[in-house]
Amino acid sequence: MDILDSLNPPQKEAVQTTEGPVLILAGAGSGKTRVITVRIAYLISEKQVEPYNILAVTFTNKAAGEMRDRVRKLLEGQQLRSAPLISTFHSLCVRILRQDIEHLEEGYTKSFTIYDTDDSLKVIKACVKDIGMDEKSLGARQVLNAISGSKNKGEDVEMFASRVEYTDEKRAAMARVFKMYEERLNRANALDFDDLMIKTVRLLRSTPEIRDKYNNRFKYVMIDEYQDTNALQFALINYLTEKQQNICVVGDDAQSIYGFRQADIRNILEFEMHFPNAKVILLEQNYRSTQTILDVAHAIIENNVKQKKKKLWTANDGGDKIFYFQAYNGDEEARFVAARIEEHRRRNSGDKLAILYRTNAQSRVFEEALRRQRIDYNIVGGFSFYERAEVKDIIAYLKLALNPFDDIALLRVINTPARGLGKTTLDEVQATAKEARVSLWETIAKFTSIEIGVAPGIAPRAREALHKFKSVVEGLQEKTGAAAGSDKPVSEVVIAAIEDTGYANALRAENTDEALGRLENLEELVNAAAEYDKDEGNLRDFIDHAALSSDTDKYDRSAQVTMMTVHSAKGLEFPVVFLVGLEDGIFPHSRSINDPNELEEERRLAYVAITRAEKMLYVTHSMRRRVYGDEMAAEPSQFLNEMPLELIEDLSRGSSWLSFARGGVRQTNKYAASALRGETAREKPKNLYTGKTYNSTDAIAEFFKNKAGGAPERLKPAEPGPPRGFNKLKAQASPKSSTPASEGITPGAHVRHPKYGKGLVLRREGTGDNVKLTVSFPGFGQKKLIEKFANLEKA
DNA sequence: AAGTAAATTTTTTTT
DNA sequence: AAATTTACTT
Repeated sequence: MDILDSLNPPQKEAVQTTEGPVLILAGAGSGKTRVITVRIAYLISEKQVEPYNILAVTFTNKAAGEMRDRVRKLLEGQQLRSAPLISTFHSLCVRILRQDIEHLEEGYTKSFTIYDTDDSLKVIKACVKDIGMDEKSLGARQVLNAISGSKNKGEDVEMFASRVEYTDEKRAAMARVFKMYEERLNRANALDFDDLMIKTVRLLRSTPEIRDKYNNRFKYVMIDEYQDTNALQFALINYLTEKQQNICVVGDDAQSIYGFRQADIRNILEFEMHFPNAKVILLEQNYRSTQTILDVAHAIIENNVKQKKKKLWTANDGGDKIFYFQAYNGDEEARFVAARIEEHRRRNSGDKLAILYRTNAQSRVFEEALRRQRIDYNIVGGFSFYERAEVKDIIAYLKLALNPFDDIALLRVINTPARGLGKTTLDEVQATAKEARVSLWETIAKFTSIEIGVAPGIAPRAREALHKFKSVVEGLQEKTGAAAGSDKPVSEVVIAAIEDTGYANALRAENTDEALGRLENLEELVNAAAEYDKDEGNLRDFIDHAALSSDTDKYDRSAQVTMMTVHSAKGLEFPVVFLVGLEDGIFPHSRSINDPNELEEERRLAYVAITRAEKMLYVTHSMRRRVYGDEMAAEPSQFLNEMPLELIEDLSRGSSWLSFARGGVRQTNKYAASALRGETAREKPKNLYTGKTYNSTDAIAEFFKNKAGGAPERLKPAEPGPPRGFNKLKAQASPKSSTPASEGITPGAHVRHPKYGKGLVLRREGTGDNVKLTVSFPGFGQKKLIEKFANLEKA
């Protein structure tokens, strides 16, 4: 088989070891996707395995799509009776559950609805309200994180409750919400993302026949990015491969970056314990990057204690040094990147470039800069097509038609477009439904069946509106009923949901640019649906797709510039990579900085980012960064300091952090100079910028001190805004503000609060008795205080 | 009931 | 700074 010729010996071995458990430890850029895809092709062409019996599982739709493409290419020209199943964990579960969930006997039917994070949050909010907790002390997001975390560890409600019950009030409340949440979803015949995994595992565990069925179907199972699997996924894999034990997993412990989703690195580290006769194959030759890039990546990951020591090698050239740029602020950073991209394009038209950042929110500045330069770009993640309000509305109509118990979908569309069903009516319907413990849909049916005037609490006009809404959905149900049996084209049903509901007409009536844009999006939705008209796909598949594709997947490989988070970039490679925003608190993220384990994950994330680069790597950071609208001083990331400085070429103008770190201290760099206090560069260069010795509170103070010192930088209009710098004088001159306590309590000042202790003033707003202060108290976070009542003294 | 103004919150990372 | 939620007006 000629495709084998292109593989190196360990790769070839990985492909040819088809029977029994196999663990492939594949470093970054060592060709693991290649190995999996060739292995699939090999099983089919050489081992005469029925494609239908092959399952490959990935984490993202993007990875699954990529793999499908490559397998298709490898098998081009061959006549196959079936296709291998290449799918994400979640869509695999949906596939299984759509067939067999009724065997679970938990009350779910095949027409279950999938709740996305948004839907889940709405349910949780309602639950929190129901137990009479304040939304502020029990944030929905936080509760969902706790619930999801628990679920992914394989716990159920009882285990969660027993784990947390008596620890504290909040956790106990969470356990109650968890329970209610489960009940609500069950009543709505709805599953959240985690449930898809949970129910599948439970189904396989409880029913040997079903387990047997899938074991017989999936004779060869391959798992990509195995280091990212969690306890649930491990259980699923175990059940699926129980019989044949033909399981092949591919992963790299250095690239484990999904700890927040309860990924358990032990799954890969202890693979040989779980499968005692496992064969282990190491892929250590990197084909992607230059030696320099690998050296930098390696230098960083070496700082992790919990890491298997291993070193990738490459036959590639040493390559360029990596490029470094220190910007004054985020804007300058983006302009630098844009200018460099422009230069690359002029010189070497074919090269693909990527801008990688830690969080989605960072994309905006770069988008603007590229647009100004008229550089086309492609952005992955952030807002997906299926997340647009109008698209979600139409999908909600369809979901409701398919599963009328879906209260969340119902609430979303009951008054969209406006039908005169406002808060009063909805409150009444919801209260009645809650009382009777039935769905909103059933409650509406009850209200509308009672004669006019008799229905208590519902005005005749509202009754009429409810009735109308009910008929609209029923009309849709008729059409979807046919479509679910896959007779009627999916696009036709989608059109019905857009037209018959009055949605399109409402938009047309609006006749604004925005409304027209929405209509265009809906047209696009119809186009997407039309894809499902052709072959076996039905409406259900289409809706499932919309729910599961948060669309990191549809990135355009042909685009020359791609922007995305480091997480999204996993598995991809680019000749030129810009790793931006390398600042303390951003990368590593501030929420990971205090936990050694999380910090190690951030480091692995940095490793992933760096190893995306083939030929050139740029690392940039900015001395000032906008956070929640305010520009603050920012410090270089500790990861910069972990790079071998001699492999870095400084492109900053003037002196930079890098020139300081190398020992060439210049007094002109005030940040470098102030960071030097107490330590000398030569003795302990590694510890200078850990982000702890010179922490961000001090940095903020430093920043404001410089500003108050009279540097006339970028004055904001001197309107009623916060009195800073020169404006401070004006505020103090105003007659009312001269209470003794307020003397000198301006941004940058240290104060003492009777309850919170010492804090740093970040912001001052208003005048006279209405002076509001934003103060950061270590251990308590930022507080907004009215100066008059706060009882602050200078510290 | 619906639209607008004001206040409040938001930032990890993904299915 | 932007988006979402709440409060207020018509």
